[in-house]
Amino acid sequence: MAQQKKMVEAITSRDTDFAKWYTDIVKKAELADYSGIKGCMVIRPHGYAIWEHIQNDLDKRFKKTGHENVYMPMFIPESLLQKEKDHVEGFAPECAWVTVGGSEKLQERLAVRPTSETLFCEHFAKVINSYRDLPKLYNQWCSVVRWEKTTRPFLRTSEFLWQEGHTMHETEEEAREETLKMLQVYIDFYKETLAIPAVTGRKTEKEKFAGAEDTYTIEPMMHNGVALQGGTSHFFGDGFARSFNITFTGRDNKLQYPFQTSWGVSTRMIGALIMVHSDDDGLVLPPKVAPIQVAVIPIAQKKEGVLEKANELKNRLLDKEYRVKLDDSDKAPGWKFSQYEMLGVPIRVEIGPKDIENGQCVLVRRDTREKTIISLDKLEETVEQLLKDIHKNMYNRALENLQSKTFEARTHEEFLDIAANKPGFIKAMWCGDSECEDKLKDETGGVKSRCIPFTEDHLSDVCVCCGKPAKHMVYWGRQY
RNA sequence: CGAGGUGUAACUCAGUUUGGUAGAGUGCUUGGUUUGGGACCAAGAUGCCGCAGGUUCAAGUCCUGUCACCUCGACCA
Repeated sequence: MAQQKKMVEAITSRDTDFAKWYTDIVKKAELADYSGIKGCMVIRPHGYAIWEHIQNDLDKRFKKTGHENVYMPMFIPESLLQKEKDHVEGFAPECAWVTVGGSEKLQERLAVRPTSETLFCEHFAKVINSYRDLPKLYNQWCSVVRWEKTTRPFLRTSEFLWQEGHTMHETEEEAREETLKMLQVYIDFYKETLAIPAVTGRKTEKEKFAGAEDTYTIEPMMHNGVALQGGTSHFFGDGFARSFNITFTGRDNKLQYPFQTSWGVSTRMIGALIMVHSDDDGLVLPPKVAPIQVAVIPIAQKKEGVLEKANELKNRLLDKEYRVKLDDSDKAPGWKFSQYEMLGVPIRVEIGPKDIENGQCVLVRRDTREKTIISLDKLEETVEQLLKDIHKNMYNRALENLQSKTFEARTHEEFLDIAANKPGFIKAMWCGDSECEDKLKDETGGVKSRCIPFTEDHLSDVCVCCGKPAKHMVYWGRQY
């Protein structure tokens, strides 16, 4: 018991200080480390492996929906960035600029890409000539740089890894469909792979992407009730196409502008994994992205036959293509238990002399820490079932958190009261005016509109802020 | 960018008030005993005291500058 206490001390309790707890998990679970460059982090093997699983899974979904991967330059000439007015206003303030090449000052400075719409547009202008060239369904995996004032590992770093899809379509209808289709891919991915539920919908005018006509978002809720913008999908209309002079000859033999979308998710999702699922004992990972799915811990491993048996179990699970690690280091078993819990490994298998004698082993699941003793011949099927159960349980737990921290406000007072006292989402009616968004944000110290959901509840006839007729029901909340 | 804080061993930190041989715990290495929730004994190794100047016989400690990181705001994914 004394040892147990010490273990808990290693990580700041989630309820005591959420921010510190988050940082502790990042470090103790060996996901990332600070680097010598401001706002940039080192993604360590355990963190990067999670990203690789995320990439593999998403990339399959992108391919399945007909997208192709490409790679664009990481530099954007200033003149190119400036072609779309709203876009440059949104991004120029947070660009890193290259002004010198070798020892020579550049004629025109180059932005390190904060996002690649402009580069894609420049290219699209060259390769799109006929309706037969459409649609263009491109995606790129890369890193982008945004010069942030305040940074936090995974949630907001100066450089981050992401994917950005950029597509061009013959008709507005088709582009709008694509925007929603890719949002749905994100929603499915969050649910099926990350075990994270979320609120989704359209951003208000004030919150939408620089240069977009419509921005759709997926907004998961962190354990403490704070939202994280978890991914966005934008419909651009033909605005960029006009700015960049992208035209094609249509079926009617007339010159037309194509319609455009873009959509992206980033390493920020790893931050979401931490803040949605993890606990005071460390990381808790959904099985689909866990770098190690099963940790085999031998007990009294120097005793005759223990390591052999442990290896046998490992190999049996490897044959089923699970990601397995056998820890035969000479650390004490208790240390290993804690270590793999810290790393978020979904299942631990304990095997010792007692078990071997009885033809059994001990399985412990990370999400509930529940222990079960199973017959050795049931290993594969139990692991399979358990991994499914863990995913489902993690999702349900997160859903329960989201639902229990979603409130409804019908009056201004009620809104302020909830904002001050109950962390979470607030559902409330809104007139459609951005002045009300500003006012509510000021009054509450940071509560902003998250999105207008696809199905709105009718809570009242008037705006919760100004009392004028309401246009929409909006989800509100604080965000990272 | 504004306010505050911290830089000393791999990590967490003491030492700075009052200048005088560089410290503790954890971790690491080696050997042994252990092993079902962060084991124990013994012996070791580890320091440009963030960086650059200055004051002084003498600076981790005082002065000036600078850099980095953290927390909270403002801004943004």
